[in-house]
Amino acid sequence: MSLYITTPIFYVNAQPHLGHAYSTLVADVVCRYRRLRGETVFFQTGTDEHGDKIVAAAEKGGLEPKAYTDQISAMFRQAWPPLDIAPDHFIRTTDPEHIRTVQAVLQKVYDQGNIYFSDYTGLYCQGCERFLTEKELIDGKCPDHHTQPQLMAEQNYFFHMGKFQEWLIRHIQEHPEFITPERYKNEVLSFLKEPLEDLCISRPKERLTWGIPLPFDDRFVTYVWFDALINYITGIGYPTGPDFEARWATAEHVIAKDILKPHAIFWPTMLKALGLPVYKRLHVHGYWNMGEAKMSKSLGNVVGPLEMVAQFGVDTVRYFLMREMVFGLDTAFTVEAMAARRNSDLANDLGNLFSRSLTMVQNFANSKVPTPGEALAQDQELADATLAMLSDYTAAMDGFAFHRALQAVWEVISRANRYIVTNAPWELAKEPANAPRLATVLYHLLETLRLVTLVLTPIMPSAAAQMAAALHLETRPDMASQGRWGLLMAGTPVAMLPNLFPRLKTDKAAKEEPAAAKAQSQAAGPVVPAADDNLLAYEDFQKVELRVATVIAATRLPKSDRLLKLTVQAPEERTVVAGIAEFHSPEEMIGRQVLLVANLKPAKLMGVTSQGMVLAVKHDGRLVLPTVPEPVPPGSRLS
RNA sequence: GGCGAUGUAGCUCAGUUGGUUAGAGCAUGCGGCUCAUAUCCGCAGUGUCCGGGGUUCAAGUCCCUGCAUCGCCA
Repeated sequence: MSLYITTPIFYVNAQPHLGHAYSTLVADVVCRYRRLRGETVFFQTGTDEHGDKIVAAAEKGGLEPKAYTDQISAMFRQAWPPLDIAPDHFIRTTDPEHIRTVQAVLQKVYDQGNIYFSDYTGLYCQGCERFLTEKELIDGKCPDHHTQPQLMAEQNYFFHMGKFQEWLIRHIQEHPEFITPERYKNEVLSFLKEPLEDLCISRPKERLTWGIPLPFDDRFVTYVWFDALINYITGIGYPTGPDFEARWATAEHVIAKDILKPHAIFWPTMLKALGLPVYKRLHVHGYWNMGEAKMSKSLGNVVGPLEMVAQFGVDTVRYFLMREMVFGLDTAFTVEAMAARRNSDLANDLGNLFSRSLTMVQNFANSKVPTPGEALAQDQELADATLAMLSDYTAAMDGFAFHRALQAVWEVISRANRYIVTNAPWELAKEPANAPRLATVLYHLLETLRLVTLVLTPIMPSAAAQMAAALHLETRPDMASQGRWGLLMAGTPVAMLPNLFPRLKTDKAAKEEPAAAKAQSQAAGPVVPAADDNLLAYEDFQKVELRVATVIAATRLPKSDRLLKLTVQAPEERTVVAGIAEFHSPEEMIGRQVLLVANLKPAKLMGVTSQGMVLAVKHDGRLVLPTVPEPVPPGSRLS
């Protein structure tokens, strides 16, 4: 085992959003990268499911907490495959093994005297049913209830965190790579300059029942951190699992900056108290600022990760997220930026390079890897630059500088495009005497494509797999054995590739289009029915947003024979009321993909707000529900 | 209020320990090619390097100060 990598477990009070997706994507990319380096990797993510907010959210939906968390947890689990994210283990804090181990850990720390019982005095808001901190208050009042909180004492259990402060400071100073990027290490050290207070780890059962009971006092449940953080060890079988020690010795955590303190301070001290080695590294990233969700006419308006995949495709989304964010810093998210990356980096540079190269091999080399002749200076330069890229890429990836790694790859892509122009294979092809030279040029090009494909595997597994298939690369990608020049065998067949990254129409391009498009359609002389007053302009049709939605829950509406209340994923979760109950039972609807008018004005039917309309065909006195012939990611748009 | 970060071309950002005419990508304009997804290649730019003061032969880079934005802490 050489890497055990984790994401945070995500709190199930909200649906998966871009922030969750980014953390998980980073872990996945690192995971694939280290496997490319020949390492053994274990990748864990999951959901955090206890706490009063969950109880409240469940009540709002009329569900028991467990049923509610089952639902949202499943949404997280299902969110990752469409992003080509493949965790090895998905942990839930409601898993019985997790609960058992958390209790064992609490007992152990309690027995060694690092947990004690004490009074806590704080400002308690009756409305919120919780203690507020000073800085939450506005004019001394609760921001939600506008009432003055009461000074109240409550007895609770505390973890003796303070006594590990000096040890922690020294550990951070002696291991400069422990928290990265450095700015977050400095933040933690500056926080540790002040005395570290002990950590309250319990809640009385009168206030919170949805949690793990303390093994040594059943009047209390454990609160947040002793439950959540421990997932990192329960997930790999602590304490007795056969792989635990080997895996834990290589642990690295990926988190967003909002949970820096628990991971950089609480967690190491907890591990220290448990007598376990601390994790190796903590990787902290910034936020994606969604800003004003401006609507783009051509690109639509995407906010959730699954919508992005539906709109742009998984490879573009993965590339964009890894290329655009400097790991550790905040980055603005806009669909325009994503479209720009797609068109310039992926369509124009990478996609076109593959397209033109493969076509030339097809036309000038009989669709086979040619036998190279003697390399000239410019050939050697391309080879050298590509090999230099491999080491730059490796160094950047090791340091979580994904944007730099990709920059290095794109320098080679750009160089390869230049190489084509300077050597003009189409000119060489005109003169049979130049055949050896032509073969050499095409061979150098193909080798460059092979190595580019290799390093893009962790970032864009789907596209890289297609690129590898075109080059007839049959063995599993591996850096050590394949990261060298000259491995393509002459005579190997080379296939054409479908358009990997079609250019997207941006608003600007769309504006310039109409004149040309109109002329074309007139020239083609479309057969149009005579009476055209019932025809819809294309722009008008475009206003209708049709999406594929997956039904995840369905119930009958009381007092209605015809209406079903559906919960669908499209890709965000929505409630839709459909008049199909006479012909379709709730049970048979679950799991089905239906077609949804997604931007219909919400309407209230029998007291339930319907966010969209399910399309149906009336036929032979029945209702037939149209669908797609094969499963597609929920939220995929019809056009 | 305390500590810290950032402020460079229209936009997003690089700029090592201070050292020649301050860079890249995108966007813009012009030219070239036709293998390619109207793609690619070449050329052209434009900058009070946030303001002010200082150290130095020399400062985007170091020091002080002010402003703006952001983060952590209280």
